[in-house]
Amino acid sequence: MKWTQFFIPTLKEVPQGTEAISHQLLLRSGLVHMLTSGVYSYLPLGLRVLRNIEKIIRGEMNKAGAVELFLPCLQPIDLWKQTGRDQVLDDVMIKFKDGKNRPMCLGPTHEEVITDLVKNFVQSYKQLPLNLYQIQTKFRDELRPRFGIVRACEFIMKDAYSFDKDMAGLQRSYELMRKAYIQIFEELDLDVIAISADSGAMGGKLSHEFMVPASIGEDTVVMCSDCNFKGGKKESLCQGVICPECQQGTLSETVAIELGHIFQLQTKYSDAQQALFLDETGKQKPIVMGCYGIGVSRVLAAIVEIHNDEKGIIWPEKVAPFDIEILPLSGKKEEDSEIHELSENYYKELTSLGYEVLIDDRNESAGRKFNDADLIGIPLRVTIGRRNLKEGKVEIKRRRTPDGILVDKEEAISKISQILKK
RNA sequence: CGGGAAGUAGCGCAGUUGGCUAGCGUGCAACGUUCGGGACGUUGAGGUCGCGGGUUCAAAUCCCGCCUUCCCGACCA
Repeated sequence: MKWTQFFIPTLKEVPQGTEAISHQLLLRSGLVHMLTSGVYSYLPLGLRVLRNIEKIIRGEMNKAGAVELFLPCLQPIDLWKQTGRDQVLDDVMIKFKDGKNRPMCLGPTHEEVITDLVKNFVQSYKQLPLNLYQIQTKFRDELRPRFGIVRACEFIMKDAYSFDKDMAGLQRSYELMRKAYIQIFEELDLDVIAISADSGAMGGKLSHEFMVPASIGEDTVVMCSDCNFKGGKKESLCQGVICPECQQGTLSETVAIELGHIFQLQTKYSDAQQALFLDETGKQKPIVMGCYGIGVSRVLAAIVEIHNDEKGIIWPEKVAPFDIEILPLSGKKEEDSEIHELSENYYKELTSLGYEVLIDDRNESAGRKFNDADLIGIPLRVTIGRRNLKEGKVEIKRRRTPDGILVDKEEAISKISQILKK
């Protein structure tokens, strides 16, 4: 991809009215743009990262036996009356009437919709267990949107719903999801803490929250000064207390961002909506449900919040919008045909090897290209400039290390594939 | 919804004891010179000073009302 054909509106200065690092960097690197409070556009670079995050999530969900579908966000309020959540979620629902004067809402979540769907087609224990998921936009009329896309009114969520014939089945489905979540966050390079929590408006019994410690956040977790222990803040686990794990260190509190939440709903929704099936003995029973959410767009913010330095974002390789950025440093095309040819050749070769490559082909000064490259944080940078090319060399530099290395121009490709294994 | 801060060119800001044609930086356009860490010169385009009302000979500036954004809290997944 050529920079001049793409759309990367970077900002030199910190936008007014922003405090969270991720909020600033997401805006400055041209990943997102605010339309109004809590409502954001995802620009091409940001969308690429979102797609990569989704790819990791889909991979693990599919592996765990979940099946993807896509539910409507336009929903009739009547459906919500079946569970009484038209009242419970009244404050967060974005409601309006359609052209036929029917009360509607933009879905803040999808338990009612999925339960309504499943009850139409599942009548027998033979059709269970079932796990359905989607990656979809959710709408919540937040009283106070915060930290850019960390808490937004319109955001992307992966939500999965499991359907089992009994509690033992739910335990198995729940455990599969819990393990899948741990795997997902590991792949996303996020050091999450899974803690059991209240299930709040979702209902049901057991739930786990997946939190990542960060410099901003709306939750608090505790960490041990000596060992690896981390946990949720409770009456018995708070600042200054001796670590229950190693009995050596003391606990300190830190804020954290909630990235995922899984719930054992049991029969709350199937009872209310009459989602019933016949068991082996011909007895009618409510389907036992669980639900499993990950804030996909919030994950994007969390990654930026954690992986950055004073110059910009440092993408983990798996989610980076591109693998490699090529920086031809040049002026007039006639004088620097070698630089341009070499850049083009590298681009073709690396692309054919399966890498996603961005060339900064703008006619800009070296300083500006370097600074933008640091800001958008592509993992590997290849700099092709007259200075080093005179010696037959090009520079290869990882974003996360301070210094680059000089390699012979003929060896660059093999060196790169050594560093970035595909 | 309670408390605090802010709104002047695309972006970042100055100007606010009322007073000249509203300024600076950056970005943008054109030309020339540059070309390894946000280059330089010349010229130029770009503004309902958040919105509405009031006071005044005169309002970005003073008064009243409202809107928007951010931060803390409450609330929530």
